[in-house]
Amino acid sequence: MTSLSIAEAAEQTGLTAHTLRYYERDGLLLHSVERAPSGHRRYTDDDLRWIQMVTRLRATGMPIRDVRRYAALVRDGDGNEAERLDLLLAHREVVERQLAEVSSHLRAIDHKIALYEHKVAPSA
Amino acid sequence: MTSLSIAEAAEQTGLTAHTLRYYERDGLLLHSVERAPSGHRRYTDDDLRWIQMVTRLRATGMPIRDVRRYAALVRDGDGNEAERLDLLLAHREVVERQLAEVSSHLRAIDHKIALYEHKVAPSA
DNA sequence: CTCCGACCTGGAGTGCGCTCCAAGTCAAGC
DNA sequence: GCTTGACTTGGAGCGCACTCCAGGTCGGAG
Repeated sequence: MTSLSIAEAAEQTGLTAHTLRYYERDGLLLHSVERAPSGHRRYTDDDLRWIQMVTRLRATGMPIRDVRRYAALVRDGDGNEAERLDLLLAHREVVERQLAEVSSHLRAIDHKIALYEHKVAPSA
Repeated sequence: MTSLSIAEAAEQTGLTAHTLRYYERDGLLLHSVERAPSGHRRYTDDDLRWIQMVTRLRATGMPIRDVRRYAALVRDGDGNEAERLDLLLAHREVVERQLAEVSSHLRAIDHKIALYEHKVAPSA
């Protein structure tokens, strides 16, 4: 069980140290990160795994507030799995609708690109 | 050639009247929208078509500042097609990378969902 | 003993993209 | 002539998600 400084955790997760502190303050983590005797944070593998999940949720556009709700559910322990599932399913819906929308807009933009390619290098 | 009030244009484009004014102020349109004698804006079909393109760029995550650059290029007229193409191609790259990233994160979330589905309704 | 660098905190600041407000104008209906 | 409602403007305000700052602590090296 390695335990990492905030700088190392930042590197591992791709977040900044600032953001790691901010997530903790804002209740996105399952609990306060452990401290070394010096007061410095020490991130465990479990911390990193959870932060990766948070990162996935954020990267797919889940608002901080919803991540916080999800974290609260997980923190509360067994018994609310159905609620967590609902939350994730609802998020999945949103993400898929958004993926479809972006893809469709991208196809339209591609069409425009094709026009410009024709214009810039005509018949060649 | 119909010409629409800002409320009608808002409905057509899915934007709010506020946003339409904001886009115009911020240089995202090709030129100032025409006015009725009363001073009220009148949107032409061309305006709506351009606004739809802006909407596509925005919906795929292009920052306002880049939309403004693109609008400026189009406004400047013929001769900079290669530059417009570059801008659109660069944007396309970004969007595709982002689509891939979101999809990949979504697959991981789906995995988590499957686990919860198993837990909530164990073996059917 | 001093310095350095990594970390700590509460709180302020930033950038983005809207979103709204107050006060005013205009045309139409009563 | 008065009211109503859709619009106008410049500028302020907001929500989000960080991002940074000032001032302080701590442990180790020289």
